[in-house]
Amino acid sequence: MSGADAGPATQPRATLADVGKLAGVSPKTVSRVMLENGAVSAETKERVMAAARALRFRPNNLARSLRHGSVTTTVAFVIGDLTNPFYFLVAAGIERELAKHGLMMILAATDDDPGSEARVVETLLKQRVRALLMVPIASDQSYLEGERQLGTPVIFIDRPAKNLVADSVVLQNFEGTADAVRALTAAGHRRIAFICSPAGLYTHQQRLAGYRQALREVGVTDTAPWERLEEVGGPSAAESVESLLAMDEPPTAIVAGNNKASSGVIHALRGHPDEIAFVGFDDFELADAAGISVIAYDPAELGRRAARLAVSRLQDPIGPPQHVEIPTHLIARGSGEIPAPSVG
Amino acid sequence: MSGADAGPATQPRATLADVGKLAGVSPKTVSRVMLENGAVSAETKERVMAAARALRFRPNNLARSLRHGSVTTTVAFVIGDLTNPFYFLVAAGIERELAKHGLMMILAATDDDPGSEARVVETLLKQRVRALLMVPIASDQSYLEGERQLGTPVIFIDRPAKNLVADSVVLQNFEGTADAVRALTAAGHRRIAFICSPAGLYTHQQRLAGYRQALREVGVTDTAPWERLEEVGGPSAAESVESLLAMDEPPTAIVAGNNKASSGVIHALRGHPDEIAFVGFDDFELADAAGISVIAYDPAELGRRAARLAVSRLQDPIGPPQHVEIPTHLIARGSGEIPAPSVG
DNA sequence: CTGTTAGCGCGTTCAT
DNA sequence: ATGAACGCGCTAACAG
Repeated sequence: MSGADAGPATQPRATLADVGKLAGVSPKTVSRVMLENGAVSAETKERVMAAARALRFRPNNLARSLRHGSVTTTVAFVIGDLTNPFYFLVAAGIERELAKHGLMMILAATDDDPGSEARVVETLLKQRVRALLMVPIASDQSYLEGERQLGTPVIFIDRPAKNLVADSVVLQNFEGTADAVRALTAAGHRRIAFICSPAGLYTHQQRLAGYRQALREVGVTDTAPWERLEEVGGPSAAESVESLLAMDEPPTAIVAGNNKASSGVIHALRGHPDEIAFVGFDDFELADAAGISVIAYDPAELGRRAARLAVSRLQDPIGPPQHVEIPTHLIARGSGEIPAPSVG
Repeated sequence: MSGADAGPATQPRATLADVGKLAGVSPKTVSRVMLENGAVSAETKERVMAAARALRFRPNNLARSLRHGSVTTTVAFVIGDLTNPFYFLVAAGIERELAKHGLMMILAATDDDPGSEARVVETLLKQRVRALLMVPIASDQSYLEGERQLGTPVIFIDRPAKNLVADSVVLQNFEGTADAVRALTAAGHRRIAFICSPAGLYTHQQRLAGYRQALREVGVTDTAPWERLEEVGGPSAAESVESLLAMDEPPTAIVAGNNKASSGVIHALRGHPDEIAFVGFDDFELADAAGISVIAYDPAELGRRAARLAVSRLQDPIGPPQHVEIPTHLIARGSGEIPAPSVG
């Protein structure tokens, strides 16, 4: 009854020594064949290869890494919310860039819990990841100073580190919303609302600031009535829209500060087609078909640049911290080009 | 000039021995403190902890794993196209499920290149990943038989393995399209088109078969004229729609076989609102707002079940291969409920 | 309660 | 061209 479905019989894994024994050579010779470095006669090489195949030998990278000073080929990407399509496109960019350099990506999530960040990072560092790419969520990253001094590149993505001098790759958040609002004011809008998550996060602060700045440029200084910075979890963004529309002087345009807010606003505006101008932050699938104007950028580029930065740090760790900014740009698709109603 | 921006000074990492020396104990005692297993007096424990902190000691998991027979805590997920949001949601499900068991996910991409699959897998196995979860792309996975016998759980996701007896977690593809088509035939449709990628992949074969079956149930046996199985890369799906609409008797309904095809069809149908019924495969953000009916399922569940299967195999490797099916269900949002025009 | 010995699988150093 | 010895960092198995 030696069936294919009999389940695996935990047989031991072959080692260099096993292969050497079978081929009648020393382990070291097998090592030379595997690494293709030392000089080995063609004949013994062939014999070793045959033995390795017969034993299904597979070099143990753990041992190899340990021997090499625990230098691995894995890079960690620490992310808050895996289900956010934005981060996943970032991850795709990282993965592809790392692959070019023979590095693999290990993905870890903090579930947007600030308290778990350090714990997750600690676990990764014990695995001796070669570099650390992360979207920070905790309010302090100074705990990474020691690791940085040990030579591990640490790159922050989407948001800069707090209390730590480190490389970062972020978006042109300020310019993004500022440009969007400028386009709206140019079309005659003045009562422009901004819906976003609470401004605790760096990105949201920057986007809010850009919004305010652009309105200030046309003389609108009191933007508070138009700002909705509650926690947006789908329905609440819709509620924000309703409360805005119920105002005595409702806004004629709305800008969303992130993709979740956009989603909520789009739902809420279904009942009011072509009345309110709308621009979202973050592009999404079929936004073109839906005619939704957005502040867009290349999420994968965020990941690529971060990965590239990590790789360059590995080759040359010295140098001042670098701060890369990924450009954002307004894509006009209709919803953002609805003109302000003429004052009557 | 010992500045914070002077770059990392590659100082050596502290080891158990270093900590022991500083604390005046043997390495083994330090090990005991770290693992919290052996019995250590509270006093020496405190001294060791202090020394570890001072030296910024971090246990080396590589060495630990090696010592433990190269048993790691990382599980690999091999994926074709990282930029497909579907797979990312699967990855999210995997990550969360693995985290419950103290396992990390390492993500590798084959870029949908069948030739690179074995190479990528080989690299992962050298890292001694604890288990292998994969969306197969190559036409043969028999090369994994050896590893399976070595006790590494191998779980196939979305598509079953070829030439290998192994666990799998797939969707109810057949039932998905069959249900969608049945709903359409119930609404009077008979000329129903099916747009998908080439039927080479298991999923597409199944979905095509479900489509044909449901039409056969109402007496439509010659579905060939309505099948468009070209490579769909956005524009070409749109072209397929155009060619369908240009027929003498154009279809009154269209079913898409995957998310990319859906996207193309939706774009192409913008010029023909409310004329053609449409149902897509795979749900997507804002499909509800757009009123698009889809055959939906929980992508994360695909990942969760696969991860759970892997974990259970780790605990008990014995047993026949398991094949899990994740249910699909039709979500009616409007586009799929457009009735067939009355014959006149 | 603590230390010593030994070895996980591999590759570098030095011989032969 | 090949082999022997040693050690990477850690932890079972034994002492004591």
